[in-house]
Amino acid sequence: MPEGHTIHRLARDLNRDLKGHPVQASSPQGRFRDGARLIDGQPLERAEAWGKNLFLTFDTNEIVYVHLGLIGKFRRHALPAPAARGAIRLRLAGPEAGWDLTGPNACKLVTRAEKLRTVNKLGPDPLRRGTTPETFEAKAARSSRPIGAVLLDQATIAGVGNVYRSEFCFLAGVHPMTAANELADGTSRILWDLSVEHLKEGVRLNRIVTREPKEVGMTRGRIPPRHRLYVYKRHHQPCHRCGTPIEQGEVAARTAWWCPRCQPR
DNA sequence: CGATTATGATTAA
DNA sequence: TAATCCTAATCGC
Repeated sequence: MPEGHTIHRLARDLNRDLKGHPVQASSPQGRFRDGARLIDGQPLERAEAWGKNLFLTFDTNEIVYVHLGLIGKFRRHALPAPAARGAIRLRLAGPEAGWDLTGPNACKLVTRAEKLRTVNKLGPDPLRRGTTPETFEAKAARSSRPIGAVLLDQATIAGVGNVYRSEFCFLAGVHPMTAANELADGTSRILWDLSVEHLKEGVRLNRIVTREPKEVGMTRGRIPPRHRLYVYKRHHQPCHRCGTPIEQGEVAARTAWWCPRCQPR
């Protein structure tokens, strides 16, 4: 589940449940035992998302860095907490709810300097206020790499992942293999605006939905899974706009999907 | 019960 | 480019 919208939504939900409260911390699985012991009982100052990176800062200045990677999950539960099942790296409990972290790419204590180093490596995060498209546009204009690769590069734009990149290329009418520096004028700005709009919507819904409800023939309720996306994982299926079979290929070591008619090379 | 898969990213070769 | 890490769900036999 984890693209930038997931992490920002998580930060918001963790703040609602835990911010300003002493947090009971443990590592049922044991792999974060020392870290959990150090923060156990400390009030959470705040949870913060930068792209796909999550930081939990405690009043004692301990900072827990979490990166969910491909398979990590942070699941909420009511209290009292259910018996720990599976490989729970970190379990947190506030006054009214608890959270279990499994399968993270990273879960470790970091210093303020290490946090800054991580954050400073990132490109602009369309979900953070105060960020602007200029550095993204400038990097795109200078890069001969495929735009599908540029969109996945966290140092260029933070928070976009494999689903959004294919969807944004479709919405912008751009083939993901197009060299970023050969995009038509204004296209990189369109891609940025798409990222702002859709990641925000992703936070709101806590899932990725790039199609309009009315386009699917709905005015209310949630769009069924099969109808949420234009091209992602739709190899050989008809394009939602023109009916042409969707194609797939490798871009930056990940699978990308596109409509050969709506997104000519 | 084993193989496969996943919205990620780093390290080694 | 390939190997590696992390976990759980799903699918085929």
